[in-house]
Amino acid sequence: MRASDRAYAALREDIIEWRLRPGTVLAEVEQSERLGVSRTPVREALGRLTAEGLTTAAGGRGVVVTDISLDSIDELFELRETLEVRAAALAAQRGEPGVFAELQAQLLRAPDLLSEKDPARHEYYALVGRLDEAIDAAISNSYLANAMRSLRVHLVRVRRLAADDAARLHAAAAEHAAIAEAIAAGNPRLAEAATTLHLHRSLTHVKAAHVAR
Amino acid sequence: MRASDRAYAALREDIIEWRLRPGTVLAEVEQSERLGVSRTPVREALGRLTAEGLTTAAGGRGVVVTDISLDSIDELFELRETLEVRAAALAAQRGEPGVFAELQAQLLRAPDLLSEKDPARHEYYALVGRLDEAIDAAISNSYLANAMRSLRVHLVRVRRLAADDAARLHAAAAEHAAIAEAIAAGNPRLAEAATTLHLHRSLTHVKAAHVAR
DNA sequence: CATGACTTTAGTGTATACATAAACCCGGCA
DNA sequence: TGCCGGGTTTATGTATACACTAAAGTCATG
Repeated sequence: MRASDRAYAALREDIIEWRLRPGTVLAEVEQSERLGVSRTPVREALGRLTAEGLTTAAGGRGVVVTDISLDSIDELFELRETLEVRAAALAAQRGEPGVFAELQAQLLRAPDLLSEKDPARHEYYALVGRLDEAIDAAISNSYLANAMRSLRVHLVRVRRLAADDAARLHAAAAEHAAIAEAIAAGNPRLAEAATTLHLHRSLTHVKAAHVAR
Repeated sequence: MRASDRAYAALREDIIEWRLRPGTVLAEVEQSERLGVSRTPVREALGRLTAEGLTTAAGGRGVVVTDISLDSIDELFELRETLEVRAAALAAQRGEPGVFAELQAQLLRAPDLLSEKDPARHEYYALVGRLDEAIDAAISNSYLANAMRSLRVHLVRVRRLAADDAARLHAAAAEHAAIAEAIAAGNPRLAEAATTLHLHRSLTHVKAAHVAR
């Protein structure tokens, strides 16, 4: 693996996990020493992060970790709804019903995953990730899929901020199951509605958790 | 201006204007000699272009200029419709009516711009560009605006391919005027409809021109 | 003659030295 | 005391040398 890839992965992880707080300035020499590589790969990594929007070029003086405000969460979800509602509808038209029926069944069993001792909820999030991937594959539109992929980076960051509780995750699993069911049924309108509902509830929960701080 | 910015602008221009054809391999040393800078800024420029999707990293052996197929045009317009229809609706809800009323008036006078001798249609495209900017500003959503900005790069490339004739530009100006009118009237549904119509006709024209080759 | 391994070579990946510019600090002056 | 200006410092921006990898060509052998 290339050193620039490792630097990128490490920095990205640190930002997403909130180990690097918004406003932190990432100096090239400092990070190159911390990560044990030279400035060149760090530069490339910072460039990629800035292109993604995780960092912002602060003219002249390094790059800083981008902040996430309440307003920006609203904006993020506005774009998310635009893309995912459409994606759900397209998946309902073009996807393989069997794939989504299977995902629905697994999502309905999600409470089993959450009851086990897995504080990071890796199993659960992996399952939701598979639903995302299935939708990406079903729409067969690389531009749309790329747009959603670039969005998800920011969403994971917001999710870490929200600190999902078990109750919310149970509800979210049911909502995801409803989306999968609608897609499996080949019903675009229903898929749109289920997605809209899920995103609305997700946003409400995130904002409530954010305000509680 | 930084050397990497110049390299980026030069390469991007060459790709958009089809002076660098799809499939062309952009070797770092070759481009650095052509542009008169060292490999480092060229590397950064190529990284930015790849992030935008104008070039693709060809594992190990340089980057190649991305191809635009008929299928990818369909995908491009599918995402475009998703984003722009929503943007038009939001602009109708949030925009300043006066701004769009003025743009509508200018767009209705667009035939004057096209009749003059301006083979590149700079005046006309600048006017359409101002409508895009006004919509970007009106929606006040940086994520959505960024998504549309990244799309427009590819659209300009497709436009150069389509070789718009005067008749199409006249019709397109009228369609744009209808969008501006709907936004000025604060009517989201109408703005959506006008945008959908415009994009459908635009795509039809582009595909017809593409097939004609 | 074909196939496979070895050598060559071209090109990217990385490190580092140098150039340059912006920000900070300190001192002088109004 | 507040502001302005120049020097210093520290960061990024650029060039270049070196390392490494993968592809292509070539030679030898079956």
